[in-house]
Amino acid sequence: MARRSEHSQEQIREMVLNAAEAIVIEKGVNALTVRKVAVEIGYTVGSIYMVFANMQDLIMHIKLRTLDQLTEQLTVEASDSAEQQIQSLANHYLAFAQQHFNRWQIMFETNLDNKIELPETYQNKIEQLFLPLEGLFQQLKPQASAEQVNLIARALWSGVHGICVLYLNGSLGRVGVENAESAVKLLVDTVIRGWQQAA
Amino acid sequence: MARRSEHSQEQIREMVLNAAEAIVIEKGVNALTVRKVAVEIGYTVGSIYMVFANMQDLIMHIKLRTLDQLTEQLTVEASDSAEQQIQSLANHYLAFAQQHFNRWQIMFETNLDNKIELPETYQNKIEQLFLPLEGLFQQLKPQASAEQVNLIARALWSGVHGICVLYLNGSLGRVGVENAESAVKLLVDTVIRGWQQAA
DNA sequence: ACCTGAACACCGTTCAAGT
DNA sequence: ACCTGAACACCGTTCAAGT
Repeated sequence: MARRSEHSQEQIREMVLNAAEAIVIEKGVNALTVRKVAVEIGYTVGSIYMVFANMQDLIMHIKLRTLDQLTEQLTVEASDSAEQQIQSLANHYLAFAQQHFNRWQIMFETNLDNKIELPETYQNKIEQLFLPLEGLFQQLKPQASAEQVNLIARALWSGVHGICVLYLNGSLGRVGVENAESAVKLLVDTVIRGWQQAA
Repeated sequence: MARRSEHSQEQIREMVLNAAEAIVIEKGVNALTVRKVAVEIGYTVGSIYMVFANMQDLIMHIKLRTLDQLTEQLTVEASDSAEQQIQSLANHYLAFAQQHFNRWQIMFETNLDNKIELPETYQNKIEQLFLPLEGLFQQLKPQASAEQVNLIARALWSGVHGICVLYLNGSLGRVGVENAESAVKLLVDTVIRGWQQAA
């Protein structure tokens, strides 16, 4: 049998992506197989290769979706002080990492065998995550150079990311989320204080 | 055929571990398979299950070895100032992560399906990595409580870890190691300054 | 007691063949 | 043109059977 044409290629692509994303959310990326996706959407394995080049390609598109969702979540109240806005960004990031743990995790896994290379848009999107943060650091210290601002934003953001990694995956013992929150708050506070005080 | 007895169980265990470690170092954990290890050591797949419970168990022992090696590498000059010693610890950590990327990476991957649960010793070893750092932060601010010191040490260390993660795996674009070094230096400097200045 | 090697239940990916 | 399903080359894990 063949030629079902019940769905357009575009529809199948969407069904595959949704099914794959659901599996990752529920069971983690290691539970994701083409065969499970195929069963889920009611097509055979071969058909998945009509709409995605391979598994890596499919996973990359899950990452892109997650990145977009993360970007949406990182909102701030413009009426807050710069300090508060930075705290808020960090908290939102931690909350996202915690709530969407399985999806968040794969975003920053190394692209081991880069059969599929990350599209330019991917790194651009990550770069753009820093723009608001850079603006806030500039605000806290108007005389700082663009280079300094660029670096401190990345250093702090990486730091917050690191706390999420180590606390959420259990490397620092079976600690509650409140510990991660405390660590994030302390890091942000300390960095802001050190930044404002620097020559 | 069977009963070769050319090697003791202990020897076979060591051979398996060495071969597995070599594969991880060269090609990454995804290239590690029992079959490759078996060929490498000149035994059949079944024999590997005589000395390790399963793949997860084997990987966990690679992690334990790596963690020991990392601990050894994190030395400081006692004659240096506390600030310099913290910088030095951070730099050593970054250097280790860079030089032993494949092994370093798996240490902090989430234990997805914890068939094998991490032995107590593993988390203890990680905890002990913080002891020198805690001492240094206490030194910088003698009046700080043990709780504050505990938290700032973990916050900074997680931060340095996060920089290693994001810079080394390419999430922040194809940047050189010197960018990671700059970020680490800036983060450490800023945190120390903020820490000393805090109420 | 030690070790084999075949078997089992899975993978991702390809592609000739059907409609 | 769209989709199938069998085939290929792999996996981790188990365990009866050989010595």
